[in-house]
Amino acid sequence: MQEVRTRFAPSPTGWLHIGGVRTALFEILFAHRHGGKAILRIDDTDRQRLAPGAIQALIEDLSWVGLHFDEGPSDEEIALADEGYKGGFGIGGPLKPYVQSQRVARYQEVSEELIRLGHAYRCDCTAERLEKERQEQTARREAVGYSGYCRGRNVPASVPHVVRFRIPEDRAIVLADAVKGEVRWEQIILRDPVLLKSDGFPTYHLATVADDHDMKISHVLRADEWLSTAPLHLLLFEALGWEAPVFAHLPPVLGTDGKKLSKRHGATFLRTFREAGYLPEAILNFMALIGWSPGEGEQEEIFTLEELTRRFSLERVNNAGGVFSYEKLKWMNGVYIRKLAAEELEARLRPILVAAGLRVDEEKLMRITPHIQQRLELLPDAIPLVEFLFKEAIERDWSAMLKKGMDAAKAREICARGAEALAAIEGFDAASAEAALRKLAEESGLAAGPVFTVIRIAVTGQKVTPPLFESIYALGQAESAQRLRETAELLAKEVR
RNA sequence: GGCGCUAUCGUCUAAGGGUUAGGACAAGGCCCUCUCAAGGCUUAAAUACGGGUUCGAAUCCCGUUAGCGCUACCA
Repeated sequence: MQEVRTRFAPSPTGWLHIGGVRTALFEILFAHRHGGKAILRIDDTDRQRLAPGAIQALIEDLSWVGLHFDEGPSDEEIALADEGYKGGFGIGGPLKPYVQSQRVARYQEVSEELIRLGHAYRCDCTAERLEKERQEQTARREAVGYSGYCRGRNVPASVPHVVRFRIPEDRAIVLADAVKGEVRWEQIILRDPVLLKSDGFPTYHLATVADDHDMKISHVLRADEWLSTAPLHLLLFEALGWEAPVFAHLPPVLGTDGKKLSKRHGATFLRTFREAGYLPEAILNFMALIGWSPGEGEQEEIFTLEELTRRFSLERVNNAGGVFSYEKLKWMNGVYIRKLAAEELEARLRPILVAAGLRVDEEKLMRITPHIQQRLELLPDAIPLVEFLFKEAIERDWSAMLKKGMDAAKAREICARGAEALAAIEGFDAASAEAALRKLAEESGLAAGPVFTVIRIAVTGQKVTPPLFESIYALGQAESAQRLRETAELLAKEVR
């Protein structure tokens, strides 16, 4: 059997979209499931929309999220396509180049071949003429599209022109789609589409067909929106006498309103999720479950990349589009945060806390990390939970401390005695702090809850914190006692 | 308008002719508990509509409706 080869062909027009991540994921899962190769190809044929730095950003994002391709543009190729590229993201491969702007000569050659075979022709219709045609068609309420005016005109190569594909008339065409099943077009509606633009660059249709053939792509997995142009691609393969790959059109990723996920639904760039504190593992796992499921009664939904690879199959890809749920992604991110080893979580947290302006003490952070782990959905959720550890002066939430029968005098007493109790401990740790403070609560004659609330706010300033005794241990014996003493003094003024 | 795709709880989905239509997120309740979480238990929640085929349909067929995509010298 022929080697399985898939390709992901994004346009470097901006940051990688989360929907693109799903497509890239499926390309890799499918290829690797069958021991094949996943290829990254840069589709930069639209010279208008190129964004500087986008190729590097694309590969950087892909690799951050854990998607690594087997073949793709080398450093030299990227540098050629993108000024200002500094290197370090090249992939390389034998069927180079993997950047379409570097394959233009090949597309022109294929285009010439198509003209020679009578499947394509040059067209020098002006934009105005085309516009006029369209208006007239609209007025007559006809289907809009190119009339075929230049079909028999033999436009010479010397004048500015495009090359159009000659759509055969009265042809039915059938696509055996690996996801959708058999899709039939009784007649082809497309009207002699442009293959080669007047700037000499190919349109998607020509470039993708030529490349998929040249790069020996066996399976084309792509978004649903390409389904309507699939007949064109099939016809192109046929006209060239090439064997067409297997097509699999993937269901769309939707926003809550059922339309294709876009900016107005919230974050859509992978970069944005990264900056918001999502874990790459969670993103991949979550995206795999939009439009695909393990099925067969499987009720587990947390899978590593390896597990996904082992289970993936096109038969289990859904037909219907799926809504992207930020809620469920967040939950899943929490699941992945909880799976991390404490040291690993600490390492991922540190830069975020530093960026938030905290003077992080590694030892304190390490002590508290296991206790905030089940309290995080996103990495930055840690900031409000741990900042009391790294601030010189804390603001205390007095209103939360002094309520429901707790007055300043009682609170002052608790803090003063709490400070003494903590300071007196030998072999200070969370357990000994707890023992001392529980004893204090008992002796005070008050319920433990309110007493601990006073101490919590005295030590951390906040009413919501990691577990009290672990927080006190993380802060340290001297500092905790000091904060209690300080609170007692502040409350003393209040009492007077 | 034309062509095409799609249709199970609010959302992601399972069930490939026979199940009390299952699980997960979100929501509600209970338990645990020093706050907040996490965790455990639990409740509510769906086969778009109408026709067939069949002993039997969420599942196969047809129609309707609705949504989406494409209809560019964008991909």
